[in-house]
Amino acid sequence: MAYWLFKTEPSAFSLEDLKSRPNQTEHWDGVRNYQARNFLRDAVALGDLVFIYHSNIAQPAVVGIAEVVRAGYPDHTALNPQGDHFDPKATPQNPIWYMVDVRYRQALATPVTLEQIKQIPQLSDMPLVKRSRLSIQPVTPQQWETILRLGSPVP
DNA sequence: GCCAACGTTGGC
DNA sequence: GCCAACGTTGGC
Repeated sequence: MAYWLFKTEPSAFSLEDLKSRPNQTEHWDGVRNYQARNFLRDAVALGDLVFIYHSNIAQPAVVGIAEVVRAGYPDHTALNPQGDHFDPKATPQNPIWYMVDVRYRQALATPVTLEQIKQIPQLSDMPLVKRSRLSIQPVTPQQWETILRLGSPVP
């Protein structure tokens, strides 16, 4: 089983939005970057766990955990000319873009902010810290453990 | 809202 | 295939 980090702007789609969906499940659509697409298409697998990260806000942070409940399949929103994620080059035969389905698992007791993450030496290799704009990122088991611990303080 | 970093596009 | 122009992301 692998670990991932998915970025989202909470003004568009937040962890709370995921939690309130039917079955607490939603398509992770709209990824329009090839490196991120490759992860979704080829690597993100059923049962993998995902940190949900809120970006573009005052305190960007890892806020919760979701589970992959369907592996990569064509992102049909690329075919909808009325939608925000339309790509005129995508066709049913060559969908170009892919998505997965994720289900809400839990919110972290304490969100782990980017500011915190940047201060932890063993997290310095994360794409997040290297200021990559990559919206789908692999997370190592060690990084997962470290962030989980920070987000689940012992009372 | 600014702007640096990054990714994509398209002319040559 | 290079690279300048342009568009987007996302921290601040």
